[in-house]
Amino acid sequence: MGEKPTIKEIAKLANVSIGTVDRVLHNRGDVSKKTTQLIKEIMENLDYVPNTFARNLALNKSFKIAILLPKHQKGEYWSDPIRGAKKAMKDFKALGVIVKIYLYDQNKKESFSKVGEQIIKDKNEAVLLAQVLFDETNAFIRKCKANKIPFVLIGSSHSDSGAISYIGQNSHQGGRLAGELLSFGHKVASNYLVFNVTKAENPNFNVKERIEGFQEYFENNGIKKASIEIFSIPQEDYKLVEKAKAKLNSIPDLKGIFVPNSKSYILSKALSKDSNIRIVGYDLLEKNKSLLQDGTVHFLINQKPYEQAYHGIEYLYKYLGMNQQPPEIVSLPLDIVTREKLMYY
Amino acid sequence: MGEKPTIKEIAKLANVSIGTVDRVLHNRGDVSKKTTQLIKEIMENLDYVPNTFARNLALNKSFKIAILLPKHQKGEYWSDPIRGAKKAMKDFKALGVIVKIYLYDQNKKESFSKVGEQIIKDKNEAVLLAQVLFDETNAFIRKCKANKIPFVLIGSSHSDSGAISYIGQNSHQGGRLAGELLSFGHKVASNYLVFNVTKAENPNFNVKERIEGFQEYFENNGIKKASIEIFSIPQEDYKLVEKAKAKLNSIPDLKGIFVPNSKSYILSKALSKDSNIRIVGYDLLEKNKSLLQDGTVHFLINQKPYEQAYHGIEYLYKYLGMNQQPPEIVSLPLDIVTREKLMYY
DNA sequence: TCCAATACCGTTAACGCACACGGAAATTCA
DNA sequence: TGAATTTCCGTGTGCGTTAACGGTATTGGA
Repeated sequence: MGEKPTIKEIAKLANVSIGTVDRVLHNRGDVSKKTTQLIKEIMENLDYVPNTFARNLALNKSFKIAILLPKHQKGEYWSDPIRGAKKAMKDFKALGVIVKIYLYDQNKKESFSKVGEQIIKDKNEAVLLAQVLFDETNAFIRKCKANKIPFVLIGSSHSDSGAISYIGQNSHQGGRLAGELLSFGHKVASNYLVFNVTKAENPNFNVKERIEGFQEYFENNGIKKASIEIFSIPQEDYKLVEKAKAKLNSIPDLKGIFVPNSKSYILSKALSKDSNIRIVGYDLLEKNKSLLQDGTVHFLINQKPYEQAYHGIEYLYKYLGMNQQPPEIVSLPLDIVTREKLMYY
Repeated sequence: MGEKPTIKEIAKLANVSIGTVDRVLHNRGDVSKKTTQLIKEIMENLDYVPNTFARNLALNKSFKIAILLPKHQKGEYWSDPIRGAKKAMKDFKALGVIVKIYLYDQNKKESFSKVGEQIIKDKNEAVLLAQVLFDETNAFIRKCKANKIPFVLIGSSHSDSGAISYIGQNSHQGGRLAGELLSFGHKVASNYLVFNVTKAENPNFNVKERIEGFQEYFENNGIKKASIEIFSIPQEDYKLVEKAKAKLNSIPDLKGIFVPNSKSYILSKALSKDSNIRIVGYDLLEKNKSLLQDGTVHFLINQKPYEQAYHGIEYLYKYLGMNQQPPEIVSLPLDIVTREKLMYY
């Protein structure tokens, strides 16, 4: 009894051939109303579900998925999502998923466009990408939509551009968490600094939201007397370290610093050796991990780029191959990394 | 070219029939060393992966997997792995996986044996379980081995009983992490307490290791002057709260408490209202989450029981259905939960 | 030398479904 | 009434893999 009903059995019960059953199954017409009705009833009664294996084998499709990310060095941020994508590649290969990785030069916008073109040309059926170059990405997204190519955005949570899914972290909540960690155990009013190294050309929405969340945390928790200063400086500033040092020295009794992006390693250059300032940063770059290890930085918030890419591909496959609509916004949990947790990464 | 290689193509390249390729694929013998070698090389080069759909269709099997856990109330620890198992059930149903959940009464050892018998009787082909009742579990495991039923152990990392995989957390490292979190920002020598509510009948190895890791952390980090007291008391002690209160009062300037299991909510009963003691506990029970929320407890280490069960079933399926050997020991990352992270759970 | 055992290998029928093709019956039109 | 449609349905092939079955050399023993 536990056996699963097949098309053949249904055909027998309805006194028709499997072809007819197949036709009503996909309402492909050419079946009289009476038999359609009969077959549908039988399927209902037997609780028929098509065998996924047979179905996919017969369809014998393969899905070309592109992943579009910036070129990078080993140990940099983008190597993690690449790892995740490769793992997904391996895991889903047997299911007919073909993942191809396209890299562009972050500093050459025309490089992005060129690679984007290539993705369309190569007849990829879906794309996973991160919105690093804002305008260029939007242009590319428009092309995807025109070609009916579904895409997933990782690292952001703005649900406006028509992606089938946005996979990222709640930046606002990340800022709040940073506030909690920075102020943990501090009973009295203290001075905190947000150290924000910006990229002149690419304003980052996530960073903005993290800072807002950070501020909100202190407001909501009655630590109003805490003073929070925000220090923003473009990464290109050739006097960056110098200016940063000056800033640090200008704040009396500085208790903690929040680095709302991956630039903790830049801040560290401006830090005095024996500084006793508590630091919360973002992203597990190799350089940042070293800082955790030697105690300069105390907490890093991990965006889980590996998981972002992995799940992104998983969702795209399920969308293409199994007609499954993924959640529109996927908020990965904030992952707090300390020195003692470092061994896992 | 981007197309996936099939057995047929490999056969053609090796100048043999698909039967031969299949034989080396499943090392079923009856193939000369030379051709075996050749075929393996070709498969390697083409990066061949058997088509899951075709494979499962041909095998036309379904896999009955049992999951054996203690009975529990909503909000208790064991409801999480059950959730994970149910998710896996849903995800893998289309692949022919049938998961059945068996619950036993933790306090009646004969209940465990009875349910265990049932699992064997029901012809389950694999089992996922946690070693809660030590001896009884060992007995059951012996039966599994006798019946050649593969099993996965969750929540422990002792690789001795022949499970195909142990999925859990590194308890030692968890203790170290607790030490790091408890002492974070404390520059001077302080007094700490380990609050260990035990279950008389079931000594827990994980707890033991956590405490060892906790102590080690302080030793390794030159915080030797820190005094660490370990207070163990059976949960059944009817004067528990009273005794705990006395203990807390007996320690001058107590800075932090480590609860190496899920019993933070018991400790909280012995705490004075306005206590200013830092607390690190384990496990996201509803009661413990409340304590995080109201600021009584500051960090909870999450064992990820949901993920443990989910991956356990995933591994069992891959083992049964795809001949994939899972890692013998899977150490899930330690997950630090704070109030600001609570919204994710 | 002949036969049997062995080592290797090819062929083939499933598995359940999708879909193209063609064919018979019923209907319409001239 | 005969031909042309239209409606409805059955047959057959293929998807990639599994595994049983059988076949041909090759080797060894008497």
